Amino acid sequence: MTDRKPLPKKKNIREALIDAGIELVREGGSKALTIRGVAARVGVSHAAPKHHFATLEALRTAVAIEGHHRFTAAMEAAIAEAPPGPREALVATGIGYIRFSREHPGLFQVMFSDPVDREDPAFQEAAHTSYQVLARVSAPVIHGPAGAEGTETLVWSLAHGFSALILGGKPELQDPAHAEEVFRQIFPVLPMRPPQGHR
Amino acid sequence: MTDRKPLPKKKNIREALIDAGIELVREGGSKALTIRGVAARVGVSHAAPKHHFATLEALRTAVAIEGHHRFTAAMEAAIAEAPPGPREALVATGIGYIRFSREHPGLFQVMFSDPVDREDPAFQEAAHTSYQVLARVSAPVIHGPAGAEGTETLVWSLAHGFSALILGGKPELQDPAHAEEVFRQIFPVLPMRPPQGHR
DNA sequence: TGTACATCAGTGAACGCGCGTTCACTGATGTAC
DNA sequence: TGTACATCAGTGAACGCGCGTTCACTGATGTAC
Repeated sequence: MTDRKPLPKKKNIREALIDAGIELVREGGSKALTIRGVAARVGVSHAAPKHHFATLEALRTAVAIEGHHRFTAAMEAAIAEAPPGPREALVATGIGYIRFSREHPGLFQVMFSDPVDREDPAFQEAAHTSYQVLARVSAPVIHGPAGAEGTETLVWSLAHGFSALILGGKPELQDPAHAEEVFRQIFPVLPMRPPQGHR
Repeated sequence: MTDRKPLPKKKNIREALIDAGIELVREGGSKALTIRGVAARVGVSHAAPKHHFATLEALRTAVAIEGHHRFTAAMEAAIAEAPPGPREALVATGIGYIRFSREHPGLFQVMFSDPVDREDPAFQEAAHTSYQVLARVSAPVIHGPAGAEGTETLVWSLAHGFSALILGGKPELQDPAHAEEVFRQIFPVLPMRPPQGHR
C-alpha cells in the first residue's frame, strides 16, 4: 500500500519487451512481432520501445538473439540427458534441433528466415554459439569429406533441412514421433568414425 | 486503330495475376505479394482479383504452385545438361536445387515457408512433382538406410537444408561459387551404390 | 430471328484496421559547481 | 549541502500508409424460349 519506489516496478523494460516478443511469436507466428504489440504486452505506451529499439528490425534481431540462446540451451540439455558416448550425443543434438524447431516454429523463423541485422555482433555471437554446439558434437564422430567446414555444414544442413521440411508441411513428417523415427534412421547414414570403445 | 474486340485484350487475367505475383516476389520478397499489388501490376482495379482468388492465401497458393512448376523445370534442365550417368544426374539436381533457391529466394519462401492452402489438390500435385524429381535421381544412386522414404528424405533434407543455410545468411556460404564447391564436397559423402559401369 | 433474363468479370469509391513514426510534453535521475 | 542544469525513459495524441474487404454499379456474354 506504500509507494515503494525501488521495488520491481520498471526493472528492465528492454528484457520485458524481448520476452513479450517471444510470447507474441509463439502465439501468432513471426508476423505477430510488432513494436506496438510488445509495448501493449508489457503495458507501456507504443512509443516507449523506440528508446530501446530504433527499428522493428532491431527488435526482431534482439528476439532472434534470445532465440539462439534458448536454442543453444535446448541442444545442450538434450546432450546432457543422452546416454554416454559421442554418437549418442550427436544423435541427441540432432533430435534436440528438430524438436526445438517444431516446438518454436515462429521463433525459428525469426532466427533463420526473417530479416535481422546480421552485422550485429551480439547476433553473430549468439548464432555462432548455437552453431558451435552442433560442430562440437559432430567433430569426434563424423568422418568428414573436406575438413571441419564440410563436416559441420553437412550435419547442420541435414538437421536444418529436416526441420525445414517438417515446418514446411511435408505430410509424412507431421507426426512428431514418426518424424523422429525417420530422423534416427537417416542420421546414421552419415560417415561415422569407428566407435572407440565407449562401453 | 479499329476496336478489335476478340484480340489479346483480356486474355487470361488469372494467369497474368500469378505472373505479376511472381515478379513482385522477385523484386520485393515474399511479403510484397499482395492483392492490391498484383492488381496494379496487371493494370486492373484492386477489387478485380477477388473474382479469381477469394483470399490472399489463395493467390499465394497459386503463386507457390507456379513456383513448383518452375522449380521442377529448373531441376530437369540441370539434369539434361549434366554429363551422363546417374551420379552426375544426382549431383546436378542438387546443384540445380540450391541454385534455384538462391536465384528465387522470395519465391522459395512462398513455396516452402509462407502459409498456403496445403489441402489444394493442385498444390499437392505440384509439390509432389518437384519432390519426385529428387526422388527419381536419388533412387538408383543412394544406398538408403531404410527404404525409399528414408533415402528421399535424406537427400531432400540435405539439399533443402543447405539452401536454407544459404538463404539464412550463413556467412561462409554467401559466395555462390564457394557454396557450390562445398556442396560438391559434401554430397558424395552420402552412401552411394557402387557405380555400375556407366563409361 | 428476336426478346428477356441470368451470369459473370471488372469498376471505383468507401470503410476500418494495424502498422511505424513523429512530436511536444512530463517527470525522474544524475551531475557540475 | 544546495542549486541549476542536462539527460533520459515514457506518455498520449496525431499522422499517413498500405492493406483486405465491401458494395452498388456497369457492360459484355451466354441462354431459354
